[in-house]
Amino acid sequence: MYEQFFKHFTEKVSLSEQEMEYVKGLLKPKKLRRKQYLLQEGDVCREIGFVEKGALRAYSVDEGGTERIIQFALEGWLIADLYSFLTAEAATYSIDAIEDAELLLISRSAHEELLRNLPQYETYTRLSITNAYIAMQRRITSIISTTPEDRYADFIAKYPQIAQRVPQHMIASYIGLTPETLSRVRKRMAGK
Amino acid sequence: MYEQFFKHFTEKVSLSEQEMEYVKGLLKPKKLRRKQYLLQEGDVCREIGFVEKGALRAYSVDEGGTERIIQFALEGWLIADLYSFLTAEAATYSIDAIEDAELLLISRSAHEELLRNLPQYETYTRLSITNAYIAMQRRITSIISTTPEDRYADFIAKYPQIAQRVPQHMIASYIGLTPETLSRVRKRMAGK
DNA sequence: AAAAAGTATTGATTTGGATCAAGGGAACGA
DNA sequence: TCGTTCCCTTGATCCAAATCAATACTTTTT
Repeated sequence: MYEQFFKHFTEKVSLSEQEMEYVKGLLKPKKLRRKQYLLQEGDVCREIGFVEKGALRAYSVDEGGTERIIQFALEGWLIADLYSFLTAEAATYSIDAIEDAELLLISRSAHEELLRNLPQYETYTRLSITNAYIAMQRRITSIISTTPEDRYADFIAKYPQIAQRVPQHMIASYIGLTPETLSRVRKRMAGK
Repeated sequence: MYEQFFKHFTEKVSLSEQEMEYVKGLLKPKKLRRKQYLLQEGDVCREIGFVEKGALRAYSVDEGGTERIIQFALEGWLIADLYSFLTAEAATYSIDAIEDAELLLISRSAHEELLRNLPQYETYTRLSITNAYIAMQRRITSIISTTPEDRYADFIAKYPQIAQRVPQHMIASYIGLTPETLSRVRKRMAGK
């Protein structure tokens, strides 16, 4: 249940056995069925989710009812509406499970306690968010720079695992295309 | 020369006088003329720039020669090609000054030394990047969700200072439009 | 003070992706 | 296992933004 978490954690910083036990005590396991919400837009995001197993997505819904996916999360990833989590304001994103999932939840109080008591946790979160930031910067470049073909190719190259596990129309949403366009893009690309 | 830096720093974490002096010793002031590069694509990004004065941009250039601006930085902002800075690989972005600028540079060795010796520095960088991450998430939502009108309105609402100091065609690039389209968008919006 | 470079606007035209619409097939749930 | 929902594809049409192009104005540079 905690393998993924400590695998990723100790890749970034080291932890003693006691420290691991201490951290474990602050994590709350949670299972989610496919389609079940971890967070709904408008609610306050009260915890960060670490994905032990399964797949989730964060998305917003525009006026027309179209879902815009802003993040996927597979095993080893963190997912939350960070702004809502940090400010306790209403979330602008919803998060739900694309597959049945097992999560470890870090509540706000646990987060603060860990930041206070365990320097490695601050380093872990700093490095995690730095990576997420860099990935997001590239994503913006990809979105504003390139053709649909390139965007899709970038996505496949970067996240082959996601491409295999997630419905195509969600990938379309993530890279800013309609499902129809993505379908045609794939057809065009297959021809080469 | 250091006012902005310590103003922003101490908004996030507290620093004693000695600590401030210590930090000062690790910062390298640098002046940049308009159009001058801080970093060129292909070079390794060797320092993070903190903007004391002036305005800069980070951008990439696509095959067609079109510049795609991925970040602006005014007084109080940090700017770098973080990926290149952290990995020492070739930068994918160029950074230059839009106006004459005064910077404080944090070299890699300074950065590492500060992380090692000054816990507040880690907190400062963690909070800075968290804010940057959240802003970027919203930017993605804005880019993939909305009409050009909304995107421009979002930009103006969020960065009125930038809108006043930066040429319009750079804003167009930042929000993913051609200069012509932005010009027409503005015209349409003025009519309301 | 003149020349050059940079900036914004407007018009005409093209085009690529969105939209609207329909069908077939697979996966899921009762 | 049957019915419903979900998912992907394909076709036809439309439209908004890109592109191409010309001009005027402003700011820098020399």
